[in-house]
Amino acid sequence: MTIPNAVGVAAATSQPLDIFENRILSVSGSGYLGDLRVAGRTRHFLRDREIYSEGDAADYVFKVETGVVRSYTVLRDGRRQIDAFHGPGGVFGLEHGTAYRLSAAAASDCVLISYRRCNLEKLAAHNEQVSLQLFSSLLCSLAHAQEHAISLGRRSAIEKVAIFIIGYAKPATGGNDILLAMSRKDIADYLGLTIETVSRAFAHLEHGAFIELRGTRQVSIVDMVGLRGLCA
Amino acid sequence: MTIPNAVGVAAATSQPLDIFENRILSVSGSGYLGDLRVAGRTRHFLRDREIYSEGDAADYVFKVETGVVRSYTVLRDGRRQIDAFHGPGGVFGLEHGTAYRLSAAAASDCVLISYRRCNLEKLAAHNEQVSLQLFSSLLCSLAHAQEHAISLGRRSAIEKVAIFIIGYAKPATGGNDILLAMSRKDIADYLGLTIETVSRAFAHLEHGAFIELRGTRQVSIVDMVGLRGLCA
DNA sequence: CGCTCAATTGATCGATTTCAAGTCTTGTGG
DNA sequence: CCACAAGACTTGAAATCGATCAATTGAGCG
Repeated sequence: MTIPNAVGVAAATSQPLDIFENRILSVSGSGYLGDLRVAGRTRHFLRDREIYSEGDAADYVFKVETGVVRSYTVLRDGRRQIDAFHGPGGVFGLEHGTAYRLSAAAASDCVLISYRRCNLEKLAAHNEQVSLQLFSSLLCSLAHAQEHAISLGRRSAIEKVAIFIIGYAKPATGGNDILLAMSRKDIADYLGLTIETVSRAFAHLEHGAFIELRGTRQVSIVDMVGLRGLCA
Repeated sequence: MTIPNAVGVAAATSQPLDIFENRILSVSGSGYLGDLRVAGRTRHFLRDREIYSEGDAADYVFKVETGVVRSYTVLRDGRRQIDAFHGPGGVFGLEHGTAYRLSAAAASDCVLISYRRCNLEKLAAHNEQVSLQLFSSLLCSLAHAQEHAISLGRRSAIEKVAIFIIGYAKPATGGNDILLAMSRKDIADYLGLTIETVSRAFAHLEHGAFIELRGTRQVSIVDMVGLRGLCA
């Protein structure tokens, strides 16, 4: 077994990762993916629909086809922390125990493929490719979670939002024009802030001529270099 | 391949994880570990000695024999975030790219075993046990990083310190008497706080009769139930 | 067109940081 | 073994950043 370099993800030296946690199983082609498609079942979820809940039996692993999913935890008193957003190609729901440790819900309308965990295990046993993909997926998720912890622990509100925008722009196709798939509340809970603070940070970045807000969910990056400069 | 349940780690439902990230490769016995021992080299590090630095070629994977190691990142302006402490049995340095994404240093004097990554890869290719151990190690690291992100994003200073103490007590042998291996600065940088705030939180927990401070690094838990009650 | 919910904006409040002493530990050399 | 110095930790006061409370604006939808 070879411990893989990131598959389909730039192995660049640290710095703002995709906000989308991983996008391992390439969307096109055949091979192991063909196998996976055989094993999987396509399912549709409307926005805010719960996919699974913390503590549920972790019998399925999911891959995002379209839309965005959030993985999150809710504390006893209602505080919520989103661990990751999963965009197209992202894999989530792979657990180390028999139960999900986090909850997952659709952040936007989305299409997912669900794989029975036991099928995936069988597949991985016979197919080196699949096991490498899972390994790679985990390494990416780990890198993301660690990078996220750095932001949560040591960055200011403005830095958090700036890095979020940069991370969002990276995978987006449309150059520096971004269409956010999630609400301010989701962004706030991802960055460990309140919606008001997120809103003010957006406004601040606009006043500083780093971005332009064309609509609530449409952001254009005007000064990418400056934006990067904001993040320590 | 079977996606393993945690090996040597309770698969209990969420809640305060060990602060020590993983402790996968059991210390005793033979089998795969025997193999690993053949491949590995024992090395000693004094407190604060750097083990590797962000960006270095990630040619080695390490296992802790004794002592505690910190994995951390330093931002441009000096802010530091510790991602994890690794105690005896903990594995660290496994990367998804060719370079380390984090730095690692000895938080206390410690003894490590270093494995050449390429040897480990060869070993894993031939030995299902080893590949499962690595998989399990990654899943534990991921669970830890996500749990850590929740604390960093959504818990108050007192909750952070309380959960730190609980997590520290769990693996410790001496029941409710804890001997901290790391400085206040290390704790602060792990929890995303300042040393002053950590100090005040300790004092607050002592005044509330949850803990007793016998020395700077000696803590006795007086009221574990109450301590847990503090953490949402 | 009006309703409802999301987002913005303003004012105040509070937790944590920052700044500043002061105390306690630890290690070292006499 | 003690005295001293350097560093670690604690404690207090002031400042700051983000949260909370409150009101307004804006967008999506029946």
